[in-house]
Amino acid sequence: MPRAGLTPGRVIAEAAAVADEVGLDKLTLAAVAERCGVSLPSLYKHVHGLDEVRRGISLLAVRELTSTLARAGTGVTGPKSLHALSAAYRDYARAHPGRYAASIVAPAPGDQEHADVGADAVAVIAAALQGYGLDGSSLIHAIRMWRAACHGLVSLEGAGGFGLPESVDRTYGHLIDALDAAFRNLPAADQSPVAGESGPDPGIG
Amino acid sequence: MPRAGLTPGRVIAEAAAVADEVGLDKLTLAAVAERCGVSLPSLYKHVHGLDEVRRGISLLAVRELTSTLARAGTGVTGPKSLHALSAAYRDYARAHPGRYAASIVAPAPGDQEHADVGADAVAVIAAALQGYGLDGSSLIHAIRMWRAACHGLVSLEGAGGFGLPESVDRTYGHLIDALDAAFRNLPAADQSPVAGESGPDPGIG
DNA sequence: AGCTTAAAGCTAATTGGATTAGCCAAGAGA
DNA sequence: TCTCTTGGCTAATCCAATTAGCTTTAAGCT
Repeated sequence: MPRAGLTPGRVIAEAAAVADEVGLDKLTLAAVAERCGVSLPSLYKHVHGLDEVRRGISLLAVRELTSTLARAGTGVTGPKSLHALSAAYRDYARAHPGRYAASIVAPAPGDQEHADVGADAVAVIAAALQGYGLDGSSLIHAIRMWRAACHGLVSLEGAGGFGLPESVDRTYGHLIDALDAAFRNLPAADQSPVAGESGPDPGIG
Repeated sequence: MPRAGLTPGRVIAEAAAVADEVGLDKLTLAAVAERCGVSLPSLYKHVHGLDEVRRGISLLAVRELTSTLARAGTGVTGPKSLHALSAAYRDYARAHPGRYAASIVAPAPGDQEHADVGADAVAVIAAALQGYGLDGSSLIHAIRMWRAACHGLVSLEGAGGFGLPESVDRTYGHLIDALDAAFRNLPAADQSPVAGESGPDPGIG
Protein backbone atom coordinates (compact mmCIF):
# COMPACT_ATOMS: atom_id res chain seq x y z
CA MET A 1 0.00 0.00 0.00
CA PRO A 2 1.66 3.20 -1.15
CA ARG A 3 1.30 6.12 1.19
CA ALA A 4 -1.41 8.60 0.44
CA GLY A 5 0.54 11.56 1.77
CA LEU A 6 -2.19 12.63 4.13
CA THR A 7 -1.82 15.29 6.78
CA PRO A 8 -4.31 16.55 9.36
CA GLY A 9 -4.76 19.66 7.25
CA ARG A 10 -5.43 17.68 4.13
CA VAL A 11 -8.00 15.52 5.93
CA ILE A 12 -9.79 18.61 7.23
CA ALA A 13 -9.77 20.16 3.78
CA GLU A 14 -11.33 17.08 2.21
CA ALA A 15 -13.83 16.90 5.04
CA ALA A 16 -14.76 20.52 4.40
CA ALA A 17 -15.38 19.66 0.78
CA VAL A 18 -17.59 16.76 1.78
CA ALA A 19 -19.48 18.97 4.23
CA ASP A 20 -20.07 21.54 1.50
CA GLU A 21 -21.44 18.82 -0.75
CA VAL A 22 -23.70 16.87 1.57
CA GLY A 23 -24.22 19.20 4.50
CA LEU A 24 -22.38 19.40 7.79
CA ASP A 25 -24.96 17.24 9.53
CA LYS A 26 -24.49 14.44 7.01
CA LEU A 27 -20.71 14.61 7.09
CA THR A 28 -19.29 11.14 7.59
CA LEU A 29 -15.73 10.00 8.10
CA ALA A 30 -16.47 7.17 5.71
CA ALA A 31 -17.00 9.68 2.91
CA VAL A 32 -13.90 11.61 3.90
CA ALA A 33 -11.82 8.45 3.89
CA GLU A 34 -13.06 7.48 0.47
CA ARG A 35 -12.29 10.95 -0.83
CA CYS A 36 -8.78 10.67 0.61
CA GLY A 37 -8.33 7.27 -1.00
CA VAL A 38 -7.79 5.58 2.32
CA SER A 39 -9.64 3.21 4.62
CA LEU A 40 -11.78 4.77 7.30
CA PRO A 41 -9.65 3.73 10.28
CA SER A 42 -6.56 5.15 8.61
CA LEU A 43 -7.95 8.63 9.13
CA TYR A 44 -7.38 8.14 12.82
CA LYS A 45 -3.66 8.38 12.22
CA HIS A 46 -4.22 12.04 11.39
CA VAL A 47 -7.27 13.16 13.35
CA HIS A 48 -8.79 11.91 16.56
CA GLY A 49 -12.35 11.52 15.39
CA LEU A 50 -15.39 13.17 13.92
CA ASP A 51 -15.60 15.87 16.57
CA GLU A 52 -12.08 17.02 15.92
CA VAL A 53 -12.78 17.08 12.19
CA ARG A 54 -15.82 19.26 12.75
CA ARG A 55 -13.79 21.60 14.89
CA GLY A 56 -11.13 21.72 12.19
CA ILE A 57 -13.70 22.67 9.58
CA SER A 58 -14.97 25.37 11.90
CA LEU A 59 -11.50 26.86 12.33
CA LEU A 60 -10.87 26.70 8.61
CA ALA A 61 -14.18 28.34 7.85
CA VAL A 62 -13.85 31.15 10.36
CA ARG A 63 -10.37 31.93 9.07
CA GLU A 64 -11.52 31.93 5.46
CA LEU A 65 -14.51 34.05 6.32
CA THR A 66 -12.37 36.48 8.24
CA SER A 67 -9.98 37.04 5.39
CA THR A 68 -12.82 37.29 2.91
CA LEU A 69 -14.53 39.91 5.04
CA ALA A 70 -11.28 41.77 5.58
CA ARG A 71 -10.72 41.93 1.85
CA ALA A 72 -14.29 43.08 1.23
CA GLY A 73 -14.01 45.77 3.87
CA THR A 74 -10.82 47.41 2.69
CA GLY A 75 -11.07 50.59 0.72
CA VAL A 76 -14.73 51.25 1.36
CA THR A 77 -16.35 53.14 4.20
CA GLY A 78 -19.75 53.99 5.62
CA PRO A 79 -22.85 52.23 4.30
CA LYS A 80 -20.85 51.00 1.33
CA SER A 81 -18.60 49.16 3.71
CA LEU A 82 -21.53 47.55 5.48
CA HIS A 83 -23.07 46.36 2.24
CA ALA A 84 -19.75 45.07 0.94
CA LEU A 85 -19.13 43.14 4.12
CA SER A 86 -22.62 41.71 4.10
CA ALA A 87 -22.44 40.67 0.47
CA ALA A 88 -19.15 38.89 1.09
CA TYR A 89 -20.64 37.11 4.06
CA ARG A 90 -23.62 35.84 2.12
CA ASP A 91 -21.50 34.85 -0.84
CA TYR A 92 -19.25 32.78 1.36
CA ALA A 93 -22.20 31.04 2.98
CA ARG A 94 -23.71 30.18 -0.37
CA ALA A 95 -20.45 28.99 -1.85
CA HIS A 96 -19.53 26.85 1.17
CA PRO A 97 -22.68 25.84 3.03
CA GLY A 98 -21.03 23.09 5.05
CA ARG A 99 -18.12 25.21 6.18
CA TYR A 100 -20.44 28.08 6.91
CA ALA A 101 -22.57 25.90 9.16
CA ALA A 102 -19.43 24.78 10.96
CA SER A 103 -18.29 28.37 11.39
CA ILE A 104 -21.33 29.09 13.55
CA VAL A 105 -20.70 26.53 16.26
CA ALA A 106 -19.20 28.18 19.30
CA PRO A 107 -15.80 27.15 20.63
CA ALA A 108 -15.82 24.52 23.32
CA PRO A 109 -15.12 25.96 26.75
CA GLY A 110 -11.37 26.31 27.13
CA ASP A 111 -10.60 26.03 23.42
CA GLN A 112 -8.39 29.09 23.21
CA GLU A 113 -7.32 28.69 19.59
CA HIS A 114 -10.92 28.51 18.45
CA ALA A 115 -11.88 31.48 20.60
CA ASP A 116 -8.98 33.44 19.12
CA VAL A 117 -9.97 32.98 15.50
CA GLY A 118 -13.47 34.05 16.49
CA ALA A 119 -12.08 37.17 18.09
CA ASP A 120 -10.15 37.93 14.91
CA ALA A 121 -13.35 37.75 12.91
CA VAL A 122 -15.09 40.07 15.32
CA ALA A 123 -12.20 42.50 15.06
CA VAL A 124 -12.57 42.63 11.29
CA ILE A 125 -16.24 43.39 11.61
CA ALA A 126 -15.52 46.04 14.20
CA ALA A 127 -13.07 47.64 11.82
CA ALA A 128 -15.65 47.76 9.06
CA LEU A 129 -18.05 49.49 11.44
CA GLN A 130 -15.50 52.13 12.32
CA GLY A 131 -17.28 54.82 10.36
CA TYR A 132 -20.26 54.79 12.71
CA GLY A 133 -18.15 55.99 15.60
CA LEU A 134 -19.41 53.36 17.98
CA ASP A 135 -17.51 52.05 20.91
CA GLY A 136 -17.94 50.06 24.09
CA SER A 137 -21.24 48.31 24.44
CA SER A 138 -22.74 50.01 21.41
CA LEU A 139 -20.11 48.48 19.22
CA ILE A 140 -20.78 45.04 20.68
CA HIS A 141 -24.50 45.44 20.10
CA ALA A 142 -23.91 46.59 16.54
CA ILE A 143 -21.68 43.64 15.77
CA ARG A 144 -24.21 41.25 17.24
CA MET A 145 -27.05 42.84 15.31
CA TRP A 146 -25.14 42.56 12.08
CA ARG A 147 -24.17 38.96 12.71
CA ALA A 148 -27.71 38.06 13.70
CA ALA A 149 -29.26 39.68 10.67
CA CYS A 150 -26.79 38.22 8.20
CA HIS A 151 -26.76 34.78 9.74
CA GLY A 152 -30.52 34.69 10.01
CA LEU A 153 -31.13 35.58 6.43
CA VAL A 154 -28.37 33.40 5.09
CA SER A 155 -29.36 30.39 7.12
CA LEU A 156 -33.05 30.65 6.31
CA GLU A 157 -32.11 31.06 2.67
CA GLY A 158 -29.88 28.01 2.85
CA ALA A 159 -32.63 26.01 4.50
CA GLY A 160 -34.96 26.83 1.62
CA GLY A 161 -37.02 29.09 3.84
CA PHE A 162 -37.84 31.68 1.20
CA GLY A 163 -40.22 30.11 -1.24
CA LEU A 164 -41.85 33.17 -2.73
CA PRO A 165 -40.56 34.73 -5.92
CA GLU A 166 -39.59 38.05 -4.34
CA SER A 167 -35.89 38.77 -4.68
CA VAL A 168 -33.87 37.70 -1.68
CA ASP A 169 -31.18 40.13 -2.80
CA ARG A 170 -33.64 42.91 -2.25
CA THR A 171 -34.71 41.61 1.15
CA TYR A 172 -31.08 41.47 2.14
CA GLY A 173 -30.51 44.99 0.92
CA HIS A 174 -33.40 46.31 2.97
CA LEU A 175 -32.14 44.46 6.02
CA ILE A 176 -28.66 45.93 5.75
CA ASP A 177 -30.12 49.35 5.13
CA ALA A 178 -32.10 48.97 8.33
CA LEU A 179 -28.93 48.19 10.23
CA ASP A 180 -27.12 51.10 8.66
CA ALA A 181 -29.82 53.47 9.80
CA ALA A 182 -29.88 51.95 13.26
CA PHE A 183 -26.12 52.17 13.68
CA ARG A 184 -26.24 55.89 13.02
CA ASN A 185 -28.60 56.28 15.94
CA LEU A 186 -26.97 54.01 18.46
CA PRO A 187 -25.56 55.92 21.44
CA ALA A 188 -21.85 56.50 20.99
CA ALA A 189 -21.37 54.53 24.19
CA ASP A 190 -24.23 52.43 25.44
CA GLN A 191 -24.81 51.44 29.05
CA SER A 192 -22.35 49.10 30.68
CA PRO A 193 -22.93 45.35 30.84
CA VAL A 194 -25.89 44.07 32.83
CA ALA A 195 -24.88 42.03 35.86
CA GLY A 196 -25.62 38.34 36.13
CA GLU A 197 -25.34 37.56 32.48
CA SER A 198 -21.72 36.58 32.09
CA GLY A 199 -21.30 34.08 29.27
CA PRO A 200 -19.09 31.02 29.10
CA ASP A 201 -16.50 32.26 26.67
CA PRO A 202 -15.73 35.97 26.56
CA GLY A 203 -14.06 37.08 23.38
CA ILE A 204 -16.61 36.04 20.79
CA GLY A 205 -19.07 38.83 20.33
CA MET B 1 -46.73 -7.44 27.42
CA PRO B 2 -49.43 -4.90 28.21
CA ARG B 3 -50.03 -2.30 25.55
CA ALA B 4 -48.38 1.05 26.03
CA GLY B 5 -51.24 2.98 24.47
CA LEU B 6 -49.01 4.73 21.97
CA THR B 7 -50.23 6.82 19.07
CA PRO B 8 -48.30 8.62 16.37
CA GLY B 9 -49.03 11.89 18.14
CA ARG B 10 -47.76 10.59 21.44
CA VAL B 11 -44.56 9.35 19.83
CA ILE B 12 -43.97 12.73 18.21
CA ALA B 13 -44.63 14.51 21.48
CA GLU B 14 -42.11 12.36 23.33
CA ALA B 15 -39.64 12.83 20.50
CA ALA B 16 -40.09 16.59 20.76
CA ALA B 17 -39.31 16.37 24.46
CA VAL B 18 -36.16 14.39 23.72
CA ALA B 19 -35.14 16.87 21.04
CA ASP B 20 -35.56 19.73 23.49
CA GLU B 21 -33.37 17.94 25.99
CA VAL B 22 -30.50 16.71 23.85
CA GLY B 23 -30.79 18.78 20.69
CA LEU B 24 -32.49 17.96 17.42
CA ASP B 25 -29.27 16.72 15.88
CA LYS B 26 -28.76 14.21 18.68
CA LEU B 27 -32.34 12.99 18.61
CA THR B 28 -32.39 9.21 18.50
CA LEU B 29 -35.28 6.81 18.14
CA ALA B 30 -33.65 4.70 20.82
CA ALA B 31 -34.14 7.50 23.33
CA VAL B 32 -37.70 8.08 22.17
CA ALA B 33 -38.51 4.40 22.54
CA GLU B 34 -37.10 4.29 26.03
CA ARG B 35 -39.11 7.35 26.97
CA CYS B 36 -42.23 5.69 25.63
CA GLY B 37 -41.48 2.55 27.58
CA VAL B 38 -41.26 0.44 24.48
CA SER B 39 -38.60 -1.30 22.39
CA LEU B 40 -37.11 0.63 19.52
CA PRO B 41 -38.66 -1.42 16.70
CA SER B 42 -42.09 -1.03 18.26
CA LEU B 43 -42.05 2.63 17.34
CA TYR B 44 -42.29 1.59 13.73
CA LYS B 45 -45.87 0.52 14.36
CA HIS B 46 -46.68 4.20 14.78
CA VAL B 47 -44.21 6.14 12.69
CA HIS B 48 -42.25 5.25 9.62
CA GLY B 49 -38.82 6.28 10.78
CA LEU B 50 -36.61 9.05 12.02
CA ASP B 51 -37.32 11.38 9.12
CA GLU B 52 -41.04 11.22 9.71
CA VAL B 53 -40.51 11.90 13.39
CA ARG B 54 -38.45 14.97 12.58
CA ARG B 55 -41.14 16.20 10.25
CA GLY B 56 -43.71 15.62 12.96
CA ILE B 57 -41.72 17.69 15.42
CA SER B 58 -41.46 20.41 12.82
CA LEU B 59 -45.22 20.50 12.28
CA LEU B 60 -45.85 20.49 16.01
CA ALA B 61 -43.36 23.28 16.57
CA VAL B 62 -44.63 25.52 13.80
CA ARG B 63 -48.18 25.10 15.05
CA GLU B 64 -47.19 25.88 18.62
CA LEU B 65 -45.14 28.85 17.53
CA THR B 66 -47.98 30.14 15.40
CA SER B 67 -50.47 30.08 18.21
CA THR B 68 -47.95 31.57 20.62
CA LEU B 69 -47.27 34.41 18.22
CA ALA B 70 -50.96 34.91 17.56
CA ARG B 71 -51.63 35.21 21.28
CA ALA B 72 -48.71 37.63 21.72
CA GLY B 73 -49.89 39.76 18.84
CA THR B 74 -53.48 40.26 19.90
CA GLY B 75 -54.45 43.47 21.57
CA VAL B 76 -51.25 45.36 20.82
CA THR B 77 -50.37 47.44 17.78
CA GLY B 78 -47.49 49.32 16.25
CA PRO B 79 -43.98 48.93 17.65
CA LYS B 80 -45.47 47.33 20.77
CA SER B 81 -46.84 44.58 18.61
CA LEU B 82 -43.51 44.00 16.95
CA HIS B 83 -41.69 43.75 20.25
CA ALA B 84 -44.34 41.48 21.74
CA LEU B 85 -44.18 39.16 18.76
CA SER B 86 -40.41 39.11 18.86
CA ALA B 87 -40.25 38.41 22.57
CA ALA B 88 -42.68 35.53 22.20
CA TYR B 89 -40.58 34.13 19.37
CA ARG B 90 -37.39 34.22 21.38
CA ASP B 91 -39.06 32.82 24.47
CA TYR B 92 -40.36 29.86 22.51
CA ALA B 93 -36.96 29.16 21.02
CA ARG B 94 -35.30 29.24 24.41
CA ALA B 95 -37.94 27.11 26.06
CA HIS B 96 -37.98 24.50 23.28
CA PRO B 97 -34.64 24.50 21.48
CA GLY B 98 -35.15 21.15 19.78
CA ARG B 99 -38.59 21.97 18.47
CA TYR B 100 -37.45 25.40 17.43
CA ALA B 101 -34.63 23.92 15.38
CA ALA B 102 -37.12 21.58 13.75
CA SER B 103 -39.45 24.46 12.98
CA ILE B 104 -36.85 26.01 10.72
CA VAL B 105 -36.45 23.14 8.27
CA ALA B 106 -38.38 23.84 5.12
CA PRO B 107 -41.15 21.51 3.94
CA ALA B 108 -40.12 18.81 1.53
CA PRO B 109 -41.23 19.55 -2.03
CA GLY B 110 -44.82 18.47 -2.36
CA ASP B 111 -45.54 18.32 1.36
CA GLN B 112 -48.71 20.37 1.30
CA GLU B 113 -49.63 19.97 4.96
CA HIS B 114 -46.24 21.22 6.05
CA ALA B 115 -46.37 24.11 3.61
CA ASP B 116 -49.81 25.03 4.93
CA VAL B 117 -48.80 25.31 8.57
CA GLY B 118 -45.90 27.47 7.42
CA ALA B 119 -48.28 29.71 5.55
CA ASP B 120 -50.44 30.03 8.65
CA ALA B 121 -47.43 31.22 10.62
CA VAL B 122 -46.60 33.77 7.95
CA ALA B 123 -50.19 34.99 8.04
CA VAL B 124 -49.96 35.61 11.76
CA ILE B 125 -46.80 37.63 11.33
CA ALA B 126 -48.38 39.56 8.50
CA ALA B 127 -51.31 40.38 10.76
CA ALA B 128 -48.99 41.70 13.45
CA LEU B 129 -47.34 43.96 10.88
CA GLN B 130 -50.66 45.40 9.79
CA GLY B 131 -50.00 48.73 11.47
CA TYR B 132 -47.20 49.55 9.08
CA GLY B 133 -49.52 49.62 6.13
CA LEU B 134 -47.34 47.40 3.99
CA ASP B 135 -48.58 45.24 1.22
CA GLY B 136 -47.42 43.23 -1.75
CA SER B 137 -43.70 42.78 -1.99
CA SER B 138 -42.98 45.18 0.84
CA LEU B 139 -44.91 43.02 3.22
CA ILE B 140 -43.02 39.94 2.07
CA HIS B 141 -39.70 41.70 2.54
CA ALA B 142 -40.73 42.90 5.98
CA ILE B 143 -41.75 39.43 7.09
CA ARG B 144 -38.50 37.99 5.79
CA MET B 145 -36.47 40.68 7.52
CA TRP B 146 -38.21 40.04 10.79
CA ARG B 147 -37.80 36.28 10.54
CA ALA B 148 -34.16 36.64 9.58
CA ALA B 149 -33.35 39.00 12.41
CA CYS B 150 -35.16 36.98 15.06
CA HIS B 151 -33.92 33.63 13.85
CA GLY B 152 -30.39 34.88 13.52
CA LEU B 153 -30.21 36.28 16.99
CA VAL B 154 -32.02 33.38 18.58
CA SER B 155 -29.97 30.76 16.84
CA LEU B 156 -26.63 32.43 17.55
CA GLU B 157 -27.72 32.81 21.15
CA GLY B 158 -28.70 29.15 21.31
CA ALA B 159 -25.37 28.14 19.82
CA GLY B 160 -23.56 30.04 22.55
CA GLY B 161 -22.39 32.65 20.08
CA PHE B 162 -22.63 35.61 22.44
CA GLY B 163 -19.89 35.25 24.99
CA LEU B 164 -19.49 38.82 26.13
CA PRO B 165 -21.33 40.12 29.19
CA GLU B 166 -23.41 42.68 27.33
CA SER B 167 -27.12 42.03 27.67
CA VAL B 168 -28.56 40.03 24.80
CA ASP B 169 -31.96 41.41 25.74
CA ARG B 170 -30.66 44.82 24.87
CA THR B 171 -29.14 43.68 21.59
CA TYR B 172 -32.46 42.14 20.68
CA GLY B 173 -34.29 45.31 21.58
CA HIS B 174 -32.03 47.39 19.35
CA LEU B 175 -32.48 44.93 16.52
CA ILE B 176 -36.25 45.03 16.70
CA ASP B 177 -36.15 48.81 16.96
CA ALA B 178 -34.10 48.86 13.79
CA LEU B 179 -36.75 46.82 12.01
CA ASP B 180 -39.52 49.00 13.34
CA ALA B 181 -37.84 52.07 11.93
CA ALA B 182 -37.17 50.36 8.62
CA PHE B 183 -40.75 49.16 8.26
CA ARG B 184 -41.98 52.71 8.55
CA ASN B 185 -39.88 53.66 5.58
CA LEU B 186 -40.53 50.72 3.31
CA PRO B 187 -42.48 51.69 0.18
CA ALA B 188 -46.17 50.91 0.64
CA ALA B 189 -45.85 48.62 -2.33
CA ASP B 190 -42.38 47.57 -3.42
CA GLN B 191 -41.41 46.52 -6.91
CA SER B 192 -42.82 43.30 -8.25
CA PRO B 193 -40.91 40.02 -8.07
CA VAL B 194 -37.67 39.74 -9.96
CA ALA B 195 -37.76 37.20 -12.75
CA GLY B 196 -35.67 34.06 -12.66
CA GLU B 197 -35.74 33.54 -8.93
CA SER B 198 -38.75 31.33 -8.39
CA GLY B 199 -38.28 29.14 -5.34
CA PRO B 200 -39.24 25.52 -4.85
CA ASP B 201 -42.18 25.91 -2.52
CA PRO B 202 -44.26 29.06 -2.76
CA GLY B 203 -46.32 29.80 0.29
CA ILE B 204 -43.64 30.06 2.94
CA GLY B 205 -42.31 33.58 3.11
C1' DA C 1 24.18 -0.28 0.89
C1' DG C 2 22.07 -1.84 5.14
C1' DC C 3 19.89 -1.16 9.91
C1' DT C 4 16.45 0.91 12.88
C1' DT C 5 12.32 2.90 13.90
C1' DA C 6 8.36 6.01 13.89
C1' DA C 7 4.63 6.92 11.01
C1' DA C 8 0.94 5.57 8.10
C1' DG C 9 -1.64 1.87 6.07
C1' DC C 10 -4.65 -2.16 6.70
C1' DT C 11 -7.93 -5.80 8.55
C1' DA C 12 -10.70 -7.41 12.30
C1' DA C 13 -13.64 -6.61 16.05
C1' DT C 14 -16.86 -3.83 19.03
C1' DT C 15 -20.49 -0.65 19.80
C1' DG C 16 -24.68 1.82 18.91
C1' DG C 17 -28.43 3.32 16.16
C1' DA C 18 -31.90 2.55 12.17
C1' DT C 19 -34.57 -0.46 9.85
C1' DT C 20 -36.89 -4.86 8.35
C1' DA C 21 -38.87 -9.49 9.02
C1' DG C 22 -41.55 -12.38 11.29
C1' DC C 23 -43.68 -14.27 15.62
C1' DC C 24 -47.24 -13.76 19.36
C1' DA C 25 -50.52 -11.73 22.53
C1' DA C 26 -54.26 -8.25 23.44
C1' DG C 27 -58.47 -6.93 22.86
C1' DA C 28 -62.43 -5.14 19.95
C1' DG C 29 -66.29 -6.74 17.62
C1' DA C 30 -69.32 -10.49 15.44
C1' DT D 1 -66.53 -17.72 22.22
C1' DC D 2 -64.02 -16.89 17.88
C1' DT D 3 -61.56 -14.07 14.91
C1' DC D 4 -58.69 -10.83 13.12
C1' DT D 5 -56.37 -6.54 13.35
C1' DT D 6 -53.19 -4.12 16.01
C1' DG D 7 -49.23 -3.31 18.70
C1' DG D 8 -45.50 -5.31 21.11
C1' DC D 9 -41.25 -8.28 21.00
C1' DT D 10 -36.91 -10.71 19.46
C1' DA D 11 -33.67 -11.63 15.89
C1' DA D 12 -31.11 -10.16 12.13
C1' DT D 13 -28.96 -6.74 8.88
C1' DC D 14 -26.67 -2.53 7.62
C1' DC D 15 -23.90 1.39 8.33
C1' DA D 16 -20.90 4.52 10.66
C1' DA D 17 -17.53 5.36 14.51
C1' DT D 18 -13.97 3.84 17.10
C1' DT D 19 -10.21 0.79 19.01
C1' DA D 20 -6.65 -2.83 18.76
C1' DG D 21 -3.06 -4.86 16.77
C1' DC D 22 -0.34 -6.18 12.65
C1' DT D 23 2.59 -4.75 8.63
C1' DT D 24 4.91 -1.91 5.49
C1' DT D 25 6.92 2.29 4.11
C1' DA D 26 10.49 5.33 3.93
C1' DA D 27 13.39 8.59 6.47
C1' DG D 28 17.60 9.06 8.94
C1' DC D 29 21.86 7.02 10.30
C1' DT D 30 26.07 4.34 9.95
